[in-house]
Amino acid sequence: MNTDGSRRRDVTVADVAKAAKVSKAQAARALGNYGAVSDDVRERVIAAAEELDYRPNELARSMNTGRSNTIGVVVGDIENPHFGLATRGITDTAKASGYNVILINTDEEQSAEVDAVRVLLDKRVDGLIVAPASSVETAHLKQVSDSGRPLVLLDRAAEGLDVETFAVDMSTISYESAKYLIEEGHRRIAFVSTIRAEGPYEAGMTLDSSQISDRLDGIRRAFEEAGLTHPADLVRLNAGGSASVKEITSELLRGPEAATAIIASDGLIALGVVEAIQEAGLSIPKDVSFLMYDDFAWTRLTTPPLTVISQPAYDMGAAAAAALIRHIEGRKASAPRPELVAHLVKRGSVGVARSVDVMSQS
Amino acid sequence: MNTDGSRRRDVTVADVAKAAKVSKAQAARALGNYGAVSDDVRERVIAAAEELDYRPNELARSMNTGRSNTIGVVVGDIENPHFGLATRGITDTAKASGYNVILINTDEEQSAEVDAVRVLLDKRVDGLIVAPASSVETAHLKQVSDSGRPLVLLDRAAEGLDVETFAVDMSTISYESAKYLIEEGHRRIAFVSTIRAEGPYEAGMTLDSSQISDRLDGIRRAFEEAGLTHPADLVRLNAGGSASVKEITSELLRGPEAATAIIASDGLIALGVVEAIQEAGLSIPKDVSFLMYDDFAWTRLTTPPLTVISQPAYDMGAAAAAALIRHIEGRKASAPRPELVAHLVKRGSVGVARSVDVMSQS
DNA sequence: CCTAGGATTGAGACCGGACTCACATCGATT
DNA sequence: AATCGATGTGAGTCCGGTCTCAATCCTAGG
Repeated sequence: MNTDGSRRRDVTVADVAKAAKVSKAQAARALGNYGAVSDDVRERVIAAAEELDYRPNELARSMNTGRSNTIGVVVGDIENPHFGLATRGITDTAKASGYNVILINTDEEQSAEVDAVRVLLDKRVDGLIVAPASSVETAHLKQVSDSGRPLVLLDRAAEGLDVETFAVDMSTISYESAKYLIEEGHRRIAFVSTIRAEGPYEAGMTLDSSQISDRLDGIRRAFEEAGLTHPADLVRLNAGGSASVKEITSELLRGPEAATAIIASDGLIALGVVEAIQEAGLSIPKDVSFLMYDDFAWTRLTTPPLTVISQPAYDMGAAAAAALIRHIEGRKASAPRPELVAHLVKRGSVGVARSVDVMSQS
Repeated sequence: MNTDGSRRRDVTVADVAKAAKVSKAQAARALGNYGAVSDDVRERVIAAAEELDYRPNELARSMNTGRSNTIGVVVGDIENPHFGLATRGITDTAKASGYNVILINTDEEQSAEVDAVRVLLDKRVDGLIVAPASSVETAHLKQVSDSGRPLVLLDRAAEGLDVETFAVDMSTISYESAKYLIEEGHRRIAFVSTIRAEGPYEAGMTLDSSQISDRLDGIRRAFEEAGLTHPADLVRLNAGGSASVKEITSELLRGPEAATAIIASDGLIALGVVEAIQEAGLSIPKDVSFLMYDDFAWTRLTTPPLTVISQPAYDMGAAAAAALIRHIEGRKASAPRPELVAHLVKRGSVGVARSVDVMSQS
């Protein structure tokens, strides 16, 4: 395939310099566009570089500039469209500013996240965007900010860390949507999440995820405001795979104390919950109301279309990247921080609670 | 935040060596686990490294080993779950072999892809996985393989390039699904794709994407086998955004020569098509049959659940990464190449064509 | 007790750029 | 015509590792 030998050495500035009959320093200057170079030399160097098909070695360059023009991104699961979108926001913004992205997936595992951060630091990325798997175990993140390299948090907050965080205000939107459900007569409102926790949920329990805590907090506030208490037995964590979600759902739907509304904490959970509801022969929203986080396009295609909480995932990613790059380049914030607000998009999956319905008919 | 000054220099082998009172060479050997080092020295160096919290600079390491343990991935759109899954397959496999992934999104734009490849090469990645935007313009890819760096293609083939390609056999699955539709009485089968082409489709036209060509080829074969001809006017390319997809769909559904079945070339298109069908007040599959590429979880939640062509996107990514790493490490193929086959998953969106239905009732 | 040969060790070259520094060169100023 | 500041230029150092090479240290065999 190669014209010469099996693996030709890359062309370096030295080669170009020799071809252009100038010193290495001059060639480097002409190529790197810095320092003073006469037109004559510049032309000869550029020509020689073209001729030899010279390409600078970014590794070498990074090594003595100390900048790699690369940012590291650590997310829990790119497969999840929520992060897919956010990642897209990050890469688009990064590219526009001339940065590349190294992406590492952690599967939401703490140890994988620790490793990921270490690897990226070792690779001397200019900065990091992390969607922390845990809001509590943040030692590895503290190390990052201690090392002096910029860090920005995405989607979730982390305790005791003085870094910019780009996430929507979950407590507020959760409060609003719970209030909406309560107004529709729901009292038995279930909440299903993948988040891992030891044992079943109890009110006031400390959770790994600030996001989920905030959501539960919002629900609790809505209930309290209505002079009610949110039943803790309807909060179901540790919903692993699709099978587990379905089992949990059918459990929630059984018995005299069955849930009348279910909130799915993300798109993946939603799929399992809706399927389980369908399999149980129940209809949405007549028998059960349904509400989910993230407004994916397909939620408009189901019958009925689903009522969702839309989150500005793309904007979140874009804002995080912009802020990180700002930090890297040592600039002050110019534009005000974009508001990252979630919206309740009412479509057809939330209806009047059954019991209330019955009462009003009596 | 730092204890000393604002931005402390990183700890280097030299620092560790000094602390352990040995030469730089010995420290490097102990740290790098190569060469001969006495137990005494090793212990002292390890202790000093721990004490100073030494982390090797991967950039420097890469520079003189020539290996970066990083692979570059170039895809059209991570936001698309098809690539999201494939990317997941790549990163999982890469991680298992100790490689990192640099991801670049091209928005399916040729020029962006050329840039992306160049950037990755400049960063001295050990190898590249590319989902080429065009199967025709492949000069930049040829450069990669000429440079001696391993390259593997994902999802789509490219002309005149002697590189491993991991993609499903589109022609076969397309043939099978078209045959299925024909057997159900469909003659007016439409095909909607985002792929850009100049002007409307004509039979035998050269397309940028081998994937789409193969699919159309499969459809053509199925029609020919049945002694029929696939109407070229039902092949609609250049379906840009959601609005454009809807417009095209409603156009296909109008008039006496309306399509009785529509094949959506990917998940994004599918959303627009189904929405347009619903908005037109038509029902699936009574009025129109619908078939789409990619078996996303939500396709089971619509009413009716959608008949789809499932593709092993994750496996495709995983296989591509495995092959690339094999090339990088200069090993021969051990396991046979995994078969990447697509399957027709019959659910509820394909029914008997209307005209035939009428006939059989008469 | 002496020595051959393997185990250790340190000095320094090197990877491929960026950048410092000392030394021209040259037109402009007075 | 002598001086001065603004370019141009090349030699060489540095970044932080890896790796070669020659020197030194040991220990077992003679």
